[in-house]
Amino acid sequence: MARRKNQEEARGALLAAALAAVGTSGPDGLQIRDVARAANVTTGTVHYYFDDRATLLRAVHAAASDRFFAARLELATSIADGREKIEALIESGLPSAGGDPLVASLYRLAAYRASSAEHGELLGALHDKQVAVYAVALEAGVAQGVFAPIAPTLTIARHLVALEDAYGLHIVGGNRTLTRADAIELISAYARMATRCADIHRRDHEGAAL
Amino acid sequence: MARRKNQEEARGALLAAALAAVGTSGPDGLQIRDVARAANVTTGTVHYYFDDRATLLRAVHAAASDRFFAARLELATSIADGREKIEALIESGLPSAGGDPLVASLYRLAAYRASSAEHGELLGALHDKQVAVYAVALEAGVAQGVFAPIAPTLTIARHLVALEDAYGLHIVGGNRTLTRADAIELISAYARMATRCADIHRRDHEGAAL
Amino acid sequence: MARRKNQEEARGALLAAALAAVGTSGPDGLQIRDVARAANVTTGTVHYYFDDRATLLRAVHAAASDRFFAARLELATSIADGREKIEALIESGLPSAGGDPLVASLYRLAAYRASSAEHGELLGALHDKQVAVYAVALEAGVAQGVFAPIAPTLTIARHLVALEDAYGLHIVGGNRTLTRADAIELISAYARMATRCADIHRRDHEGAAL
Amino acid sequence: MARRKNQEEARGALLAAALAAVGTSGPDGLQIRDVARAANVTTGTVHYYFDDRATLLRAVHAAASDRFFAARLELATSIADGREKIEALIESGLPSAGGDPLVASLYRLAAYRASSAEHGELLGALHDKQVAVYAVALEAGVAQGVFAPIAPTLTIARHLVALEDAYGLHIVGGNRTLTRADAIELISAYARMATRCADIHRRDHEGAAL
DNA sequence: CATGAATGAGCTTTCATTCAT
DNA sequence: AATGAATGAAAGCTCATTCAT
Repeated sequence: MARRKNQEEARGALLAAALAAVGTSGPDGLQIRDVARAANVTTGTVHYYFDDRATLLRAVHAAASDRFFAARLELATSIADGREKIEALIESGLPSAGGDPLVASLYRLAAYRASSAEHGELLGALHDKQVAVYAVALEAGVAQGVFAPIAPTLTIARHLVALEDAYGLHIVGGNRTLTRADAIELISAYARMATRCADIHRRDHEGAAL
Repeated sequence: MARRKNQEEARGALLAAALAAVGTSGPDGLQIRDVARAANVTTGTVHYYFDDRATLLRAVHAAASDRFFAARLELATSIADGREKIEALIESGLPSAGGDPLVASLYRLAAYRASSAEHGELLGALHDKQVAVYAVALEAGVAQGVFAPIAPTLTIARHLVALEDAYGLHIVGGNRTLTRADAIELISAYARMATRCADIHRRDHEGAAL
Repeated sequence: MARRKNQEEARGALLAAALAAVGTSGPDGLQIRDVARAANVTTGTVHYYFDDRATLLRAVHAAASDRFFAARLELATSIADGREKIEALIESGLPSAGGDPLVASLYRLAAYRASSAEHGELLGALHDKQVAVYAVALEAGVAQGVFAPIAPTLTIARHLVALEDAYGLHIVGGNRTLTRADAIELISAYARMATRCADIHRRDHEGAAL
Repeated sequence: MARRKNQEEARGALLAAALAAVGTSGPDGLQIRDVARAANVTTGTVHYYFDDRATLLRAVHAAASDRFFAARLELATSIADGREKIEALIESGLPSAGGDPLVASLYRLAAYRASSAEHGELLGALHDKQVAVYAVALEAGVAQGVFAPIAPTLTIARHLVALEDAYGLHIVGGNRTLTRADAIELISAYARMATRCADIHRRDHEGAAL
């Protein structure tokens, strides 16, 4: 039991190190050597837990997807108000400027679909789930009478995810002309327009101009 | 003179081969060997024209940005009608499923911002220009009385570019649940909503529901 | 006592697995990991019984030699008639096309003499014993008046062993132009010629021409 | 031209080094590193000429087969007398105790048939050619009236090759109880018996007892 | 008695890069 | 202006081996 736990811990540490590496250097920059060094083990140990680089990369991708989505889902379900759900989703979907290896690694992985069917599946599945969680939030707002969507909620949900993706990529990439705050305001502006709900992110952002 | 021209041609061929390679395999997948083979020269020749791999990659990025933007600008300026401008921009900004190395390479390069300041500059500059050309098209439509924007045109222009980026990434990545036609319709739907102009891409797509 | 027995059993299972592995992949292909897997234990266990790879390989060699020779000796002594002895020896010395890890492993090991003195000893000893058992069979035939050797029986015995070795190697190697039946006939043809005894392997192979 | 020659020379030097390595350590012991060191180049250079280890090994095998057979064929055709042909073949087919990397590598390779179809082909082809050249020599002796074979010449030829193989393996393996001279005498003894020609290797080995 | 997590040396292979020609 | 032979650093991966439990 103790041993089992140690083993799981070791695997987890490796995974965390690999995730950080992907966030920093991208999937192509993932090096067994770096992961090993970061986890204070040898490359042999990395191979003991993950057969090869591709396996490790898949594991990173799967873990990142799962954790990311679980966190957002929990967030969305813990909030009742539709507007607040949307606000929370927008904020949690954008990477913070520095760090946040989880989100950063996912954005890096996003460009990786073409390389392998498996990564494509993972990416597609995550995307669909993101759309779904946004759609649920929109429906909640509609039911609560605060949203009056000017297009099908599915379309709006897709757009929200797309904007989130696009602006997130800019942030992760270090685009200095677009801050996280800008991105939040841009996406919120779209949400307000699409739901005809004027106060999404307007209670505390009153004066934010674009 | 003739020699000079030959030299330029050779450089151009190398650049084209490199651009195709980046479109196919991504910036990290760019290999001198592949470029040389595709251009029917040896690796030595590639190094004769481009000092090292990084130089070549920068040249590819710059060339792709320039050509891409020049083509879109020409397109936009050659069309008078604001609605048609927008339509043309949306279509020309999305990669076609197969081929189109120019657009594909740019999407691949987009994930590359973090790696180097130079790539970041290039990306940022291109992005700003894209936003500008969309903004011009929107203003044209406003002036022509066909658009009644529900938000600042700059915000709408940013959103259009963001959506284009996000959906383009899906297409380049081979996401099989989102076709080019879907992307065009999604972005057009946003444009209609934001400009309150019902007939953007609606003359031939009459019944398309999303 | 029971424990002792279990231990011996475990060691034997390991040895059997290693022998099969050598037969399949050759001595250089012997991997601790494979042996462990085949015996349903871990690599640690293999090392518990055999200090290192070289030790295991020596044990395999010794066991294979011993078992092989013991079997042939028993066969030869259980038969009275000189001709039948020879026939039985020829048949039992050639590997069967598929399987028979014991003989296969010995042929694989044969190429291994140069690597180590110990393997050389083992090989030499086995060879001498093989020659001896053939010589005894020949002498028996002479005593029974059925063989009239045209050369010293030791020379003939050596040739028989050599032919057996050479053709066995072909069979183990999967030479598709030489079957086990061909090899038996070729060696028997030599035996008939050398002993001037026409009916070695001729009672059931009557018409076989070569 | 000069360059071409240099390149061929380099390739040849590498091949020679690889052949020696195979002769010494066997096919499984062939290491790119060793070959590079022996040829005073880096491992990169070895890979420049031979894509990978397997390619190099195939090249070694092919070269060894060709050279070996060419040498024997030339020898056999340069001699008119059937008896002398046979004698020359026997002597040239057996490795000399020390060195002779060509023959040694072939014996090492012989155990390698199972590993790959290509090696099997090579081995089979060489074997068939060896049998053929012996058969031709036997026929020559028959035509010259010096051989009176007691079995089909093809059978005898096969036996001669088999004996050569088997004894050669002993010599290469360093079996100290069987010298090259012993092997020559043993094979000659068989040849005398099979051809009823008493003076094969008997003019200078008069008293050799076994 | 046996495990299996962890090691690390050693190998092949890849690839941008150099330089004499 | 271009070549291509040769390099060598750096990477992934394999595997026998060790040792605390």
